[in-house]
Amino acid sequence: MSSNHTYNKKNQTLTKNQRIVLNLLQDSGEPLKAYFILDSLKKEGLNSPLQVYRALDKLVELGKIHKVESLNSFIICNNSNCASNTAFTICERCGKVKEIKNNNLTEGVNELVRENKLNITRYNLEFYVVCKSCKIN
Amino acid sequence: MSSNHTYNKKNQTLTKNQRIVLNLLQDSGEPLKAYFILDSLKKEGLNSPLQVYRALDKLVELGKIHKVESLNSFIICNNSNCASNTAFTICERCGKVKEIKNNNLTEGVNELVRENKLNITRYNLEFYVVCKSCKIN
DNA sequence: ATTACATACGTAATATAATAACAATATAAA
DNA sequence: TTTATATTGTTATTATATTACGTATGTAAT
Repeated sequence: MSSNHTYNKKNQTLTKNQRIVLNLLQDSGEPLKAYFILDSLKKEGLNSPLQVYRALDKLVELGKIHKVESLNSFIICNNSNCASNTAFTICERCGKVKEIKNNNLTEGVNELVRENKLNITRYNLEFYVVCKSCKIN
Repeated sequence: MSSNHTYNKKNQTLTKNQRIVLNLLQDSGEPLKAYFILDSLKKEGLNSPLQVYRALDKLVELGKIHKVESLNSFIICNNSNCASNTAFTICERCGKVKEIKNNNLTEGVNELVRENKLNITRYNLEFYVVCKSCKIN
């Protein structure tokens, strides 16, 4: 697909460190902590925290990943149009994090922002939930 | 230790450490960091980070203060009915934080949550803005 | 009063998160 | 090619947060 092609092309401009960090987050799909990333990528040549943080900073800046503030963790962005606005659900029991793609919700938030004349540059929304599988058990 | 000073009535059930931490946050009105709180209260007998974090944890639990996640800071709650739901504006330039009291916004968020059938237990919303005084300058 | 329990305390040590400083190297643009 | 910009690797340091361990205190049940 063309989105794949675009995606690959975008990744080509990344440096080695940025790429291996992004790949790890991509493969995981879960929020990962910086020092876990460091440990996981020692084999690939990452030796120091700073190397990880620099890569993470850049990837956040590019909008390829997000920081989940209340978890001090980083997660792959799987939302094509979120810019730097983020909205997550975080399960209070199992810790599972999902990026909210629900257009209804995000559009609603945008509307609230407009209505209230808040001079917003970006936002970070964290909704704590009990996820379906946790609710059953 | 029954000879204590006179304290706010609603603070009476708090322990000494909890009370002095709350008072500091109350007087400040700004978000404060744990280690700043520690430094500020050395005179009052706080010696270790853990004493601060324990007090902070309890105060958060009681809903008397909030953690501003993306700032690693704590701020007095000046909203009578927010429970553990929080919404802040954070100025990107000067760092000033305000708790959003706007009922229109919070009610709107609650409605969005209901509409989208999100099984939410609580939420933390951080809106980054450029505040009025920063916008002028 | 004694026991059991929960909560809070104090201190020390450790873990995790993030930044500073500096020299070297690659990359892109003029 | 020269210049400017971004990135790298490394070491050291600072900032933020938790764990471990033992003690004390208040409360409720026995």
